[in-house]
Amino acid sequence: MTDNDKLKSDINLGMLIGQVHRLSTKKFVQNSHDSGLDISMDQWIVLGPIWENEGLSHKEISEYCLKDKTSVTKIIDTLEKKNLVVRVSDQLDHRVKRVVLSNKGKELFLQAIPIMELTRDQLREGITEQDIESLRSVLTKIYNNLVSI
Amino acid sequence: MTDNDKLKSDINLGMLIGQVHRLSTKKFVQNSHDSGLDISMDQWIVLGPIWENEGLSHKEISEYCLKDKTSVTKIIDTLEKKNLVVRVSDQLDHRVKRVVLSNKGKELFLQAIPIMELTRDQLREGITEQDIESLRSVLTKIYNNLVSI
DNA sequence: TTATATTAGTTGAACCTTCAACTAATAATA
DNA sequence: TATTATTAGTTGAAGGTTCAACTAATATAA
Repeated sequence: MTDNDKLKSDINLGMLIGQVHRLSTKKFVQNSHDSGLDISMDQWIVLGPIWENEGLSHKEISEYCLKDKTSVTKIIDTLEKKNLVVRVSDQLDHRVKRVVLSNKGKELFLQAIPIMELTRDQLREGITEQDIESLRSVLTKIYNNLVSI
Repeated sequence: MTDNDKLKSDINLGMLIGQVHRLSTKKFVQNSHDSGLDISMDQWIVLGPIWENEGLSHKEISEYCLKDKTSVTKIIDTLEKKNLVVRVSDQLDHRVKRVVLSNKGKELFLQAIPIMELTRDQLREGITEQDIESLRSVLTKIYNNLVSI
């Protein structure tokens, strides 16, 4: 393999990760839309930990979701505009905002679960559990390289 | 593994792909910036095929980069604003715009190659070629699932 | 040839991401 | 206690993505 080929194949790998990321979020949104739900992939990702643990702070959500604090602020802005969550100031530490699901938010989350499962099945069609574990393992290695630098 | 655990691990895999994608583009931009270059990951990705094949149309760039035509339009807008490329109308088919690198664009591309290589090495530290091939293979399977539906 | 369909690219709106700069509040230290 | 540093979250700007609607040009078919 020449240097040029190596470069191209790295670029292709980068593009592949990007494209898989874009296409899977797109697929989730399409599936949601087809079921009459109005929710984006990132909104779903942020709702998840709040569902699991009512009253998480932005910072905690950030850590669970592997998202930047600015992104979390803006996604929660959107969720609040859609009346899916409410921000509540922490009584002890007034810097902290805790996020709570509304009934509408809970309802939407429950409705979105089968959409997530459908999307997963579409993504994984013909792919073994072993392949998925290998994918997870290599991505985790890359992730660790990237956060530790 | 309960259904709930399964759901969580799928979400985590999705988040992992997203995070690896975000962190690697971030790393590339940081490395560029540290070398005094002003180029984003997506601009680099679009410049690539133009470098390889001067005068590609938007549609062709779209296909090479696995990017949506709207994204290509906007990235080329940015590249043109930075005087890195020029749009030229096709003489035969007046719908088609062909994109050509300026001297400044060529220079930047050459300077960015070692940045790309550095970023690749940082990403891959401690990861075998076999792991990378396995990553590429599973991602390609998922990609095919997503485009074929 | 005329009407219709398709294709290439653009635009604007809404959303997400990053950065840098900012506010407000708490923690640490002199 | 007063000063300083750190932390949590927000804001605004610039870029990228998707969608839907659009223009302009080419291709197809009646």
